[in-house]
Amino acid sequence: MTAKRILIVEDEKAIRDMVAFGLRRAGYEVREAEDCRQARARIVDVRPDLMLVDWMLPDMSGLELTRSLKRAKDTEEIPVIMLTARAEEQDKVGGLEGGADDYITKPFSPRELLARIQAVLRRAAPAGAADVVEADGLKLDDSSHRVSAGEREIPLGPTEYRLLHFFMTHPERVFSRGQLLDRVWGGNTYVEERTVDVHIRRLRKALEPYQLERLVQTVRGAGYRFSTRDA
Amino acid sequence: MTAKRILIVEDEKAIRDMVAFGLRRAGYEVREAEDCRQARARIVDVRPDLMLVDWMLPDMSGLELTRSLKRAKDTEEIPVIMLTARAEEQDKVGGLEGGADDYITKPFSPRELLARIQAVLRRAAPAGAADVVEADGLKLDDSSHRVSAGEREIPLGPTEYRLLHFFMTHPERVFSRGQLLDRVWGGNTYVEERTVDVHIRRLRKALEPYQLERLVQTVRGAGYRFSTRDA
DNA sequence: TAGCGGTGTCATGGAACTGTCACAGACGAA
DNA sequence: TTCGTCTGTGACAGTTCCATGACACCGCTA
Repeated sequence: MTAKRILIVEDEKAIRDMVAFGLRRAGYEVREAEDCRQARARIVDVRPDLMLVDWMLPDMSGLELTRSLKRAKDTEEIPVIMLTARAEEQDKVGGLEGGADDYITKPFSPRELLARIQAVLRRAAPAGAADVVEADGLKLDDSSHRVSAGEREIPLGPTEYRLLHFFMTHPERVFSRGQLLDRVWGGNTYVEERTVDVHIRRLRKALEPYQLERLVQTVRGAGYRFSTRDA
Repeated sequence: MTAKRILIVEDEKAIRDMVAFGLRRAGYEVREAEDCRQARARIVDVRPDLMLVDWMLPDMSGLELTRSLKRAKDTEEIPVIMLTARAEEQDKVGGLEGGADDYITKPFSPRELLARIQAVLRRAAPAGAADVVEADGLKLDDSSHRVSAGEREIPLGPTEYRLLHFFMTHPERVFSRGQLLDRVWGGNTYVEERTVDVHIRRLRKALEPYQLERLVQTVRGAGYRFSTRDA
């Protein structure tokens, strides 16, 4: 449920910047690469959720890159959208045959790009992954976006919801404020660490009516932990 | 049952758009594919009730696609209507031999297409599977395309109808505006996400006289949900 | 050609949410 | 106990998000 990471592989800085700008605005985490060599290096540590690959690259065609990615076991799952200046039908086919999940022809509107990205990500999403997490009578159903204690629904703000969801899917583990900011807020947001405290407080407050606030525990000097065992 | 899903496999955007438009208007849920490769990918997650397949496709003839579908156990039940530009009798025969359930020659009128679709679906349907969804006194009969609360019929515009239908067949689940655009408007339309708000509003307004607008719920920061349980 | 239903976009206002701060309280080390 | 550090808590101002009404546009038809 964190922000999706997108890796752009495009040699023209102007286009890269424009696309990156639009995507960041839309809430994605964006990384950039100028050529296939850089792209390969980034893939390893960035682990993008989706890649935008230009057709024409200085060192190797984007098509080849895509093909090789789809061939490797650990990268075949990454959806790829090809960017191409050529409008010819055969190229489109080529892009898809190479394993790209979609293609888009320059010039394209930001809106169209976003729509395609959403479509591809949605398609790639593992449908029906365990959507319900439960702990000690507290139930979180991600598909309906509901949190409940027994029959009673617990209203939560967006951030508190994400926070609780993260905690419940990573129980019994301490996370520092920095880690929580990274994983719940998203990697490139700049927020005071103390802000986490406040949201923890708000989450606890929402859980109080059901005596469930004990599940959110403070580990002094280290951070916070979600645990059904008492502290 | 739910609204019938139709997958169009056609490389010419103009024709695809036209057909899709007509079908959506008629209340079908439409998905599109430009070639056989895409089509195969979509079949898996879309599970169409019927497919319209163009004769000529960039990567593989529609005939071959049809034949291979009919050969596979899990897709053989899907009825296929071939679209062909060639009027020759032999092609028609070829289409049917390949396993297509019907064929239609371009240019065709939307009405003719609809008639054939209905005919094929009727033939395929194990007669009597009532197309009715109901929730909390709100009834949607897809075969007659009517929505009612008790005895009173509720008038809805086409988009509101599709939206409600989608919601009622996917209750208790939150959909983002993007998802709704994708699944109710169709994957290839580019519309502002805020437009969804407006149609939600129109739908709610139509349901208001029956105090049913509470079924359409806002999940702040996430999207909308149809649910009989209160928010 | 004017009227009409249906659609998509925009501007606006208000409600909900967010991040920050200041201060109080709790805790641990000497 | 005492002090310094860390955490809990209430308040608040800025921002974001959503509901809503208005409006322009389109295709259709009388």
